Amino acid sequence: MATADPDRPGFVLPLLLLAGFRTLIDDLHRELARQGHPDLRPMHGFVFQAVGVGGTTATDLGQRLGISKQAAGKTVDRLVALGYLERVDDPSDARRKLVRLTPRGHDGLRRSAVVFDQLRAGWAARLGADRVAALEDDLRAVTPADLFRLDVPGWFGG
Amino acid sequence: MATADPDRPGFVLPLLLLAGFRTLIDDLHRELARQGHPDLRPMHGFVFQAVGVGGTTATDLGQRLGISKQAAGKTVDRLVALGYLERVDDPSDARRKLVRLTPRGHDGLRRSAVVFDQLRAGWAARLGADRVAALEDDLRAVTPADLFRLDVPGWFGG
DNA sequence: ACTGTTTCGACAACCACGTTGACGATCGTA
DNA sequence: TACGATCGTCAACGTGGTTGTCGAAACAGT
Repeated sequence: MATADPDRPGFVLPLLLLAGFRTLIDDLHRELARQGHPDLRPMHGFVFQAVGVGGTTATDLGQRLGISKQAAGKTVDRLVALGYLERVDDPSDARRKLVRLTPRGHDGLRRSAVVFDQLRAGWAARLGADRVAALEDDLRAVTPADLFRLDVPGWFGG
Repeated sequence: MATADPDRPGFVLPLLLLAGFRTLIDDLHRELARQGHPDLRPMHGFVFQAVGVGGTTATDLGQRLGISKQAAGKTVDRLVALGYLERVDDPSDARRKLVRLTPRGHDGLRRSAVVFDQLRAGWAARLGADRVAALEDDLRAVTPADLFRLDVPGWFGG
């Protein structure tokens, strides 16, 4: 019941996970800023992924991201103001408004994917590809699969 | 330069890191709420660690957490209002106000450490202790050591 | 001893991101 | 046609951050 190892108290694990996430996100946005997207913020990339090439609605976006439809709507507002998303009326349902990537949004999404791949490759170069894959497998094993609705069509451009 | 493996695009790595972090934090606070601390929020545990048993000041707290002194001050305000921290005048410097854990704060800190250890033990039971240790080693290797000032005295009760 | 610089905590204004609750408009159906 | 569910939006609020300013206190140099 006591700490298994005094040099590895339990709370360094969440700290390291957060540090790993923040490192990737900070590197991503440093690079995106260099590539003409200085106003993109952490999590906007995830929104782009969730919107996907086919577009979505605010309510659906909220469900995919695990947040309320109001919060999703406000995030869409900001990205519309920045020129990354646009709202168009759904011809088949006057209540709905489709949220779609603008050309600038597509550019940001594509660049995000490339940079993330490069960052992962950097980790693989430092740790070994097998260690990175093992890290992902282990994390998959201890996290709920639907925490970020990874299985929802729309992620991965599916 | 292309994705090494179509089933592992680069952006699942940050997603998994975030999911791992959120899983631990959510589990922690679910358990802390059961143990009489329902108003503790994500990151309060980190603040407790940063304050430490010896206490600190708002400015120093901000430096340890990597945020502005004003943000640290506001967080202290909230935790004072909740009864977890207290401010006392520094007799040797009238400008400074020492921030210290109250008995309730000490209780929260102790319980957080215990629960985090239990959660880490749960991961070790599922993945194997060696995999968890490898995961931590790998993350240490790819994250800047000072991202959360892990070396600052005060963390780890040091 | 006085003066100028630095540091500390606080205040104000602001922004990003999230929450609930309500509500009008629209859709689908009994 | 009337009713219930759904969509987007508005309002109010909470939390966790930011920058800028400022008075009070400490410190260093002349």
